[in-house]
Amino acid sequence: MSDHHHHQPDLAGLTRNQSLVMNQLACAVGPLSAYTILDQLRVHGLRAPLQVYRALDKLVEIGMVHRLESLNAFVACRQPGCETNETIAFAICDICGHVAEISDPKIARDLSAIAEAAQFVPRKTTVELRGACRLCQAA
Amino acid sequence: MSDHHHHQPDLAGLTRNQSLVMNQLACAVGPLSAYTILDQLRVHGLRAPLQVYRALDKLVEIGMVHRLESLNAFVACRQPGCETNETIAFAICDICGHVAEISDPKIARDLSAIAEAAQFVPRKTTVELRGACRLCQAA
DNA sequence: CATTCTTGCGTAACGGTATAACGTGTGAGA
DNA sequence: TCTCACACGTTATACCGTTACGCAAGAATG
Repeated sequence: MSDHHHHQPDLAGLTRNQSLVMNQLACAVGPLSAYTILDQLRVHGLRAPLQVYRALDKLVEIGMVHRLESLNAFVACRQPGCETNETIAFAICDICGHVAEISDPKIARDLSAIAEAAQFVPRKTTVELRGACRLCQAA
Repeated sequence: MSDHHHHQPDLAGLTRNQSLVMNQLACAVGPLSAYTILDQLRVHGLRAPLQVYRALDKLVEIGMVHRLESLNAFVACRQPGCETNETIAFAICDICGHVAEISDPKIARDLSAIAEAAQFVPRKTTVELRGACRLCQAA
């Protein structure tokens, strides 16, 4: 086995690079930057940022990964059927780095209403809370 | 006049660099990146990114400027008493670049409720809609 | 089979975004 | 006078992301 010239789509049709990146994100406890992922995957042969960015683009597109705009970093999606959830909010702890994924229909509804009132057609929505998580408030 | 060695806080206690940056943002039709601002202010003697970033930090802190996380850019605040408005949403047109500033108490309330439910203490909240504005939908 | 299209890959070079680590100057207040 | 806080200026560097190439493999088609 391990014919390293052939694609090995171990996860639902992902290419080699895509599954390498996906694995790093899935195993990580928090968000990772593209360059951190690159460094972790050098041992697997990745050399250039573009290899990571292309994989990330695809993973974000199919909903397996989220981009955190306020962090310039990426997290694996933790929700079961994430593709279906349109709007997701993130609670990002600035102290421990923990990220909670929150899917609340009320937010989605309100944002849709606001957009409609302004006759604005949203393509992508970003909702990120930066602050202190429950466990870090003791400090 | 024009003693260029002294601070000239022409706007409510702003320093020279801060008011230079503020003026660029106030005159711009859309968001500006820090480096765009720097280029525009070279004629006024600014040379290094840090001069702009420090001014931006302060202006954001006092609520005269907003940072658009999904764009890595900055806009002047268009609301009258912006400091008081905790949560502001932005509708950013990906076609014409127009940015609408939306202050809706419902969103603010929902986000607060969500945070409280998760025992999360928010410090800063980002809500950005990317899409097509009313005028650009014709295309 | 030959052709074309599409998709992913690999590399090099580059451009855009942001901060670290110095040191200087000035005004407020002990 | 002596700090202390704050803004400033400079250099260098780190971090984030894309452009522009060309190659390879599989699917679709004639």
